[in-house]
Amino acid sequence: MNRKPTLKDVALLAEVSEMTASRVLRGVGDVSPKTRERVRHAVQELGYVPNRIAGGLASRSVNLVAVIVPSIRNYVFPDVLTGISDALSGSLLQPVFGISNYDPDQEERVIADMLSWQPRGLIIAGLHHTEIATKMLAAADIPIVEIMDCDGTPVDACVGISHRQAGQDMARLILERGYSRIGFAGTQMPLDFRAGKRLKGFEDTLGEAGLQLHDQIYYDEHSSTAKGREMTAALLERSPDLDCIYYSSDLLAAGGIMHCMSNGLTIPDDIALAGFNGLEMLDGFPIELATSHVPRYDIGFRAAQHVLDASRNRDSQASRPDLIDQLELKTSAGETL
Amino acid sequence: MNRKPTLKDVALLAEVSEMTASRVLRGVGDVSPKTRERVRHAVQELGYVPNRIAGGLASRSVNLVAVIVPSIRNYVFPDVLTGISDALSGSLLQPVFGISNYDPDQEERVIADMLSWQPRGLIIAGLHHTEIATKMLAAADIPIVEIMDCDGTPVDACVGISHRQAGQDMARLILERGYSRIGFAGTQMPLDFRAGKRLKGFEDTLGEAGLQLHDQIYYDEHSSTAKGREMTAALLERSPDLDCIYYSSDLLAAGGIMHCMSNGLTIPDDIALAGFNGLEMLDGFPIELATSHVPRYDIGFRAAQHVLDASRNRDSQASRPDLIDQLELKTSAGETL
DNA sequence: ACATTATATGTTAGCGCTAACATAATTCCG
DNA sequence: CGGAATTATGTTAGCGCTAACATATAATGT
Repeated sequence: MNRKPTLKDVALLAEVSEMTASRVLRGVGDVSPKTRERVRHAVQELGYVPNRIAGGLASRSVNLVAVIVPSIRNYVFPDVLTGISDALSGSLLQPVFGISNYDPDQEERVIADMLSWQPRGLIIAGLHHTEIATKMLAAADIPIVEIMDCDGTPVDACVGISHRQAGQDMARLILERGYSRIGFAGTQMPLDFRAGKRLKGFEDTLGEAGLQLHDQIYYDEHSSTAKGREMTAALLERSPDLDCIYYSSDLLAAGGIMHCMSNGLTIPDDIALAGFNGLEMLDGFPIELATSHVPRYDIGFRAAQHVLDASRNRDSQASRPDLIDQLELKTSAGETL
Repeated sequence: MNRKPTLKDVALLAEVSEMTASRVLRGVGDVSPKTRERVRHAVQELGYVPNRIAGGLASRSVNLVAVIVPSIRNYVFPDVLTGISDALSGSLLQPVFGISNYDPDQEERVIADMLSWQPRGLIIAGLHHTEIATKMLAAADIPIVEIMDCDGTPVDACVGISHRQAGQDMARLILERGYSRIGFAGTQMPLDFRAGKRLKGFEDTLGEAGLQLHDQIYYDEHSSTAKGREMTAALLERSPDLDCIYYSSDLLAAGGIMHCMSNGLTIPDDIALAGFNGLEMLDGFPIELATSHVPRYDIGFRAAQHVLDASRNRDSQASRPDLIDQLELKTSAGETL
């Protein structure tokens, strides 16, 4: 026999019914120790690996939680995914990750794909999806948690922070310190709704103080220190009178620090800098960056917990209240403002 | 009706057989445009989402590639996963990620778990697994690609670099520059086989030159610049006469740079530093770190391509040769040696 | 016009497993 | 010691879909 062994083969070898073998493998029901041992032995003997596809179909449930993020190649989502993974470990649920590449259409496809696996819950970054995607999510009849962003109305539940407020807070901090010729540097701007919201909040608060952005620079690439350094150089060349730069991410801001260090600019006297995210990598830096600390791991952790809870309460008919779990955001001036 | 619509519901509404509806959804076989339209409409109407569990069972194939890595919370695996994801996008295969947390037993569980989804291929970091895990992989009858590490014998195929050689190369470089009181700083040492191999290679080459490590320091945590800074301070306090430090990762080395910058130490005159990985984040740094550049993205990309090829050639009976794809490793002295 | 091929649809029989409901073998306890 | 409760095992009938094999209808050529 060459094909993969099935439960039937195990049952045959152990001289029990398929059902009994199934029970042993799942650890449910009463099976005598002797029988259990025989089945275990047969499993070993055959190198049997259960087929969850079949199991899932028969039991009409798979213990999956779909997780969809725009990218894993930056520092924010790995932390979130780790939080999710940690929250789920120990439970029976298992995360499955999908990547949308900041592309709404790809996101839509990934959602459809994920849903076709009949997951027990779905966690997705952001509140903005295509119309069809939103419909699919709403119709899915499983807990849906939209994460990272709380400025808007979630399909179901939401765990994140207010990016608008992050922008406002940082603007306020900057204004308090007396800066007035303020620039902005960001990447992936048209794609990243959350960065857009921060900028909006930032500009609004500047506006309330009768100010506006003195200059700004954008790039359609992913953030990096090298890019931040370049952008800082370009921005300062164009507008040498800037006294403060707000970056869309700490990674860019780190590049800004590098530029200043290499060009004899004193921070914050010559130029003040502020970022966003609370990047662990910067902990070792000689100068502490002004930034908004996002509890990335916690966001993931709590989102996953919410799925666990909701999935548990499903039977108890309790129509769980739509939850908006807005986490606290600490904005610190560090030494760069 | 409250339950999720099935293909049967679609077929009923479109007044065709389930088979025809199935054909439309999968885009196979000949279906008249009129019928196709009717089915599409019914799908929309019902908000039908196919059930891949059922489909997978019936067709005995799911288009999944299992990917198992020890962690995603560091900079190496996100790059690898992105490479895999990119290589697979466009094909029909889809990656599914699992995390082993550098724990062999958890890895074993994750492998079993992944295999139970009947994936078309499996990509896993490292060559060292539990005995049972190795057996499962060998028995799985799908392409298995072990990545990152080429120093050893793969179950099936292997794409990576020689960590031993990375250590040797760096040692050679350091010796060429005339350093002789050399220290080592590493984290997660007992868990990270690859870092261990680098250290071994490093020490071997030192040994050939009649030298040995002057001092060394370890921590059981994950790498960070802050930790690197701390370790550097501790190491130099203990052994102030060191003239060079080799770190198990660039992140630690970056912390070393920070320590030196903050303490008025000139690199490389007072102390030379070398890391490992080619961390993009360091591109913006004022000083270029000596390091071994690992083609992380490429490793992922080629591993995934190998799965694609193997999966394609499966039908053609061609017993694909066990491939060891050792990628080139560039070791550069930068400005810190 | 009639066989010949291409197109379009349907029917049957599972995929490998588990829920739900039997039934058989024990244990329990007054 | 006999029937109720408990434990241990088996049987039946799908889960929702698709491969493989019909069959029916339309297009094609001579």
